Amino acid sequence: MNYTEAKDKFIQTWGSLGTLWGINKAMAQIHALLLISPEPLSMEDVMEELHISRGNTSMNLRQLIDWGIVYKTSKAGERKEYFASEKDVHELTKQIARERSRREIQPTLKILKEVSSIDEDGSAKTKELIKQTKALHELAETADSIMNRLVNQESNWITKTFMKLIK
Amino acid sequence: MNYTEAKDKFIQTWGSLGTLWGINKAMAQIHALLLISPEPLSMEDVMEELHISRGNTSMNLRQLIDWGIVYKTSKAGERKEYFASEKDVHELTKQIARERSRREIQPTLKILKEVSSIDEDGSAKTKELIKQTKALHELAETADSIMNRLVNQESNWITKTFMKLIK
DNA sequence: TTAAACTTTCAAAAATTATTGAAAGTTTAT
DNA sequence: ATAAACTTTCAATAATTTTTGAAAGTTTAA
Repeated sequence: MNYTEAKDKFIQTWGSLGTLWGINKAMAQIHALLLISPEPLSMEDVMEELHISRGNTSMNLRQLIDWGIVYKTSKAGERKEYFASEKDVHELTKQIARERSRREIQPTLKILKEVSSIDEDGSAKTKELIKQTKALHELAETADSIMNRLVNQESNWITKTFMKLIK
Repeated sequence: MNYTEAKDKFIQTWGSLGTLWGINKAMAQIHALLLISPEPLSMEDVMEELHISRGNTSMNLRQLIDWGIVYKTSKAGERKEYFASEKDVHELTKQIARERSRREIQPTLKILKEVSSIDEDGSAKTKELIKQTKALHELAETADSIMNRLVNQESNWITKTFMKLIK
């Protein structure tokens, strides 16, 4: 496998993996491309490399920036903007954890709280609803704590800590 | 909020959350419904409760069974099959971790290995590709170890262990 | 063996999501 | 102030994914 094959395979794989996790293909592929690019890329560069339109590129770059994992940079004397990915995979993990917590876990916790707080009326179905949503609430809270922990630690904490647990 | 409102809200929320994580809405909703149902439900029950077609119900129940989080049961003297969810949220977590590891992490690891093993040719782009895919490989391996750990421990390990980390 | 009760399959339709591209918007240099 | 260089927006279109429903398949009882 040569460089080009490897690069394409990586971008392709990252794209499908993204899809599997609810991230659109273009967004995942742009991210993959920036992650392995030694230099920041312009919008033109991204469009050419991935064969996607200007509009698509613009929107997905924006989303990546919103997620806090891609940055805008500019080259001295150039008008265009250049884009670079966060390169440290631990930083990346932290940032994604932070965002998923904020966007998904927090709102879910709120709803699980509401649902599990309905009045107990003695019926089996109400009991079960309360019991299960409480259990999920507890689980989600634990997951959230872990994520917040990750977010507030230095990069290598993740690996170090888990390695201790694993061996 | 009464029982019916709470139930609908929970099913609705679980459905959207599923969508966000690449799980189709019907599948997530069927799972939610079974999770809070004190009794196993027939296909008819599920169809009526969620207003989805027979075909859709059948296919998604099958997928849930493939994921190992829903079981078929039968009632004595009855022809129909009944379906029940795994109720223990820790078991559920373990089973989902097991499947995601098998279906997603393992294949990704394999490709990251291949890609990161291309010949170093001294160019900056090859260097970066190798460096970043190696880093991702290491990260994915760590994630996989954690998941395997989860899978092989008793239900409460998750909470207990993480609680120690968190406080 | 037949038929009723039930489940699965799958091609077609519907719904959703992603993508395009051109017009509108913005920024910067002169 | 103008225009070139560049980016963003968004309505239209395309692609993908989900859902339907009826036919085919299966199982069980008699």
